[in-house]
Amino acid sequence: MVYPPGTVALVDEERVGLVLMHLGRDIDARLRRQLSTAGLTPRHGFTLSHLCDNGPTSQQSLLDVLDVDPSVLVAILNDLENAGLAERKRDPEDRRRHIVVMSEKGRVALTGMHSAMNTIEQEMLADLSPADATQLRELLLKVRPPAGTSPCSGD
Amino acid sequence: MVYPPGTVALVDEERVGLVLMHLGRDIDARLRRQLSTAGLTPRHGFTLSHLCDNGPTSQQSLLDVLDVDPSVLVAILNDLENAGLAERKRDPEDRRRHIVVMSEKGRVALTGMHSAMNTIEQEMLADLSPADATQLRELLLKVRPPAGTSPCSGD
DNA sequence: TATTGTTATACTCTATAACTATA
DNA sequence: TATAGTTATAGAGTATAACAATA
Repeated sequence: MVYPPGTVALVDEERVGLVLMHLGRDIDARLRRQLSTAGLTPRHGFTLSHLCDNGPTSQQSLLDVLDVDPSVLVAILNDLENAGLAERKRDPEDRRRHIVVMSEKGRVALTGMHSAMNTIEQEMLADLSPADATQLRELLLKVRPPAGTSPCSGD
Repeated sequence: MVYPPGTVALVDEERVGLVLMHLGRDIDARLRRQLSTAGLTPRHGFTLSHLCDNGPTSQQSLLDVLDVDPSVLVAILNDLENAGLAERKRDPEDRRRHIVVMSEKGRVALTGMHSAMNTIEQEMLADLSPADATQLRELLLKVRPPAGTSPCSGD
């Protein structure tokens, strides 16, 4: 790097922020590629993951967690329903609400996402010892997630 | 998380890959927000960064590094030229080539990106000790960057 | 004929706003 | 009147393919 006078002198590789950006983008692309054969995107996977973690959920609360536009969630759920991975049911207590339920087929699809991620992580962490990998995990969990951003905003 | 029989039992937060995806996406969004006041995107910043690291460069070699479509690079360079941050010059040795040169104004803009990233990293790493931050940096550099992906593909 | 760069165009993703139905 | 969800539409970002200039 050329260090001109008065310039912050930092190569990309020295910046934790940039490294995280690049790794994150790459993992996203790899997961997207792996899921594409099933016609899904990472965001479909996150939605299934949340349904698996929390059981049947209203669209409203999915919106909070996924932090996407309502119209985007509609498209996601349409895809999942068309693929038979989830289903919308009317909430009898308030007929405006939809309760979203993951199907057994959705469970299988979610398993597929996790095994795709297993593969990706194995490749990524190939040069780290098990102790390093553990420590990396712990350190990453200490990184402060930015205010107002949810973990599932991805597409 | 509900653990159905036969399902990979892993909460999102336990997956290094997912955590990296979410952090990366978030940092990208934050950097984009900070740069937007200057009419720039992270990708403009990476381009300037590469020009700063390597000096005047042909578009062809910028393509290799940034790993974007040629038409996208044209748009990026048009933006940078219109903003007076870089300039295209014909290569006298091969008049098909453009040599891209960063201007002094571009240098200042790049400094701005680095200081924006400083702010972002300080927030992100607020809960890590200096030793933790150093270790995180070292571990991240051991993570294997996926084949065929460059560090500057972002927009 | 191959290479460098550009333009024109279409495609995807996302956001905005108007709409329906229920409360 | 407010809320849950949907639709229609426009905008940004990206990729594809045809093109002009030079080798």
